[in-house]
Amino acid sequence: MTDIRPGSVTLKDLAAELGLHPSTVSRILHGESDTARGAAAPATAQRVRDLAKKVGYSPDPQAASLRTRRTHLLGVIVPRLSDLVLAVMYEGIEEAADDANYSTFVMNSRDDTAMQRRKVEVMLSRRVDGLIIGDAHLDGNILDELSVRQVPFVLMNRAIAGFTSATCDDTLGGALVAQHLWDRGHRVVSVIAGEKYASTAVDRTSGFISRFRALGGAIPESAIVWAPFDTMGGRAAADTILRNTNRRPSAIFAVNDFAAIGAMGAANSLGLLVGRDLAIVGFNDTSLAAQLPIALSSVRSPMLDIGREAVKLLLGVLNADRVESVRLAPTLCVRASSDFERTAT
Amino acid sequence: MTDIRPGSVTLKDLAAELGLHPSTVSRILHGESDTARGAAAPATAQRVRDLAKKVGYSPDPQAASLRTRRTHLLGVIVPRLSDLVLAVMYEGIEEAADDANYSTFVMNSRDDTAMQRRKVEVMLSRRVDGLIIGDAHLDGNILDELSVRQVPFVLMNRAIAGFTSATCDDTLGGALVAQHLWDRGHRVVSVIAGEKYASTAVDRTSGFISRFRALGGAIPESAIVWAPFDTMGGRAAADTILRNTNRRPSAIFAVNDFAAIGAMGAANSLGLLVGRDLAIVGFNDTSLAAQLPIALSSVRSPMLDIGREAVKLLLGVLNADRVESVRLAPTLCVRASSDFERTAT
DNA sequence: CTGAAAGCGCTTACAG
DNA sequence: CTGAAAGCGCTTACAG
Repeated sequence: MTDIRPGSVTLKDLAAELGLHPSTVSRILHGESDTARGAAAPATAQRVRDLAKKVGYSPDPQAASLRTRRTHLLGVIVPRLSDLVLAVMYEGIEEAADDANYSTFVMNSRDDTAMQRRKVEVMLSRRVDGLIIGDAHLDGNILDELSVRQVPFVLMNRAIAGFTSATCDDTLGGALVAQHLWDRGHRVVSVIAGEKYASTAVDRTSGFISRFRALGGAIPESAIVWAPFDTMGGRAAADTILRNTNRRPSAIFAVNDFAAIGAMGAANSLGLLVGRDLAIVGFNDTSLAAQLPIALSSVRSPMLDIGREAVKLLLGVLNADRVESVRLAPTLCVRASSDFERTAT
Repeated sequence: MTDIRPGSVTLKDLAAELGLHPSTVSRILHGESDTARGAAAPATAQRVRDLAKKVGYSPDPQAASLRTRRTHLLGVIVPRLSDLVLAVMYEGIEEAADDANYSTFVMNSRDDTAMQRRKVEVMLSRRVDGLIIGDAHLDGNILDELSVRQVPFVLMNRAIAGFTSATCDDTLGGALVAQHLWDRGHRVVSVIAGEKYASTAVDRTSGFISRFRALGGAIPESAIVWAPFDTMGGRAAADTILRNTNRRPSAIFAVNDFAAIGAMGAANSLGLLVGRDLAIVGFNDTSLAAQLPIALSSVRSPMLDIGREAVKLLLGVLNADRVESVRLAPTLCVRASSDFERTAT
């Protein structure tokens, strides 16, 4: 740490001190590949760098960007940072952006269309170089507009056909759960499917259903309940599912850990012991899952890596590289909430 | 939403289009209090504003800040955004900052001293106008340095004597819990106290102890266990507490909901039924508390407001106002985990 | 009420 | 290898 406030010394100051022209100093300090590009005499370069270090010179990014037309600023839009999943992805973003010398703004859209548009405009008015969109809706017309406006962006967390994204392989995740429950003897299962506008919800659900059916199981439409991605949503959905006396499932797959926790609460209230009377599996393996009174089985998705990959992709786009979507593979963590054999009734 | 990319039209473009000088256009578009300051003829002003709107003019903030020496950027440093408490506070910050036309950077320091310094430097090199520090340590020498360097900042969440902060009245929060447990008949209690370097942990704990003693209770030093603010920390601490056969408490106060959840897990593993054999109370009333299988009693702190207040304070500091720390009052939410009378053994 | 000039701190062709 | 000039898009005294 230097003991002065960044900005107190400018390129001009350095140049004056050294008897050089500011442009020379700029060239040296800017020099990407040191000796390369014959930017300056090694001796001069050394003097400049030494002084810069000594006085704690820190270039003014606004001034630089005014010339370069690049702000090295990235905008990140998420449904809500208070969703642990997005918070962790953002940690990955922060890390990767920091490494690449980019800074990030992050804003919550609450999955509200008007808010999404507003936040995008705020980001653009700040002149971010590009956007990471973590709240894409499947009917995402806003994305088409962004494309038309030539705004560089990539998707994270949720995928939409036709756009570059960094996501978990949600279809596979759902399939892993179906296989697990099937193997443990469950034949009557239900799904707390999440929000219909999110690819995560849709893909996890369809991955689950496909595999379960492929194994010979049956899942009626009525066994799929769409609900908000939170504890209350999960609780309400589970309540609906468990109160239906015509079809009492022995297992529930919730596409999100928080919904799963809500479902555990509902089961509990109805006198069902999760892990014996009812199996519950969540998704994302958030830090809470393993620590719950009844440990929750969950599909572990590489959230940090998804954030990091999103940054890589966006930097690729900014660099005019050809980039391709990445889908990271999840793994299933079986815990007490589903670690038992379903015995025939 | 306009259909062009911000930055495509400049002040000069507007001026040319209207046959005015850029400085005139600037004065009009900048005019804080419209008619005030006699900035321009009403008719001209109208023409300018109409055109600006029509073409979707958006001023370049980097250019403006280069002149004004104000970036309208705020830096926020938190231990980790994946801590729900900080994530919610940040939502409050985002809201208030947005309303005041400021944008915010947020970075995670993981409560690591070296990281805190690094993040501060990154923020300053970006030329933020001020800092909101959500991860202050009680031995906070870094804050003194910032003061010396004349960096405008305020604290949030954690308070340190001598610095302006927006926090919950943690002492009161702890006292509320002590009163509640005492009223329900608990005489042997323990505290999962959190991290010693955080004022939140220290104040909640001391508030609890003071009140409990004032009521006539006794709490030995050994009944206070310092532990990380997360589920695993709480679990380990509760395990230590509950395995001590010399002193088996009938109630545990965890200064943080996540630690409380961990404690519930530990109790559960030891065959204790929380809400009957053992009372547990957490802190912050995060969204999970009410939804747990056994609903968790918790002290509700106004997290959103704390974030908003922090922004207000910082803007005050930037405005050279005299500002005073705010401590917002918490309330206790009693739920199943502690809603029972302790019967004498 | 409006214009013209200067300058914020950089970067980048262009000379030499 | 280094210098001099121009300019990024704004704002702000200063004139008139």
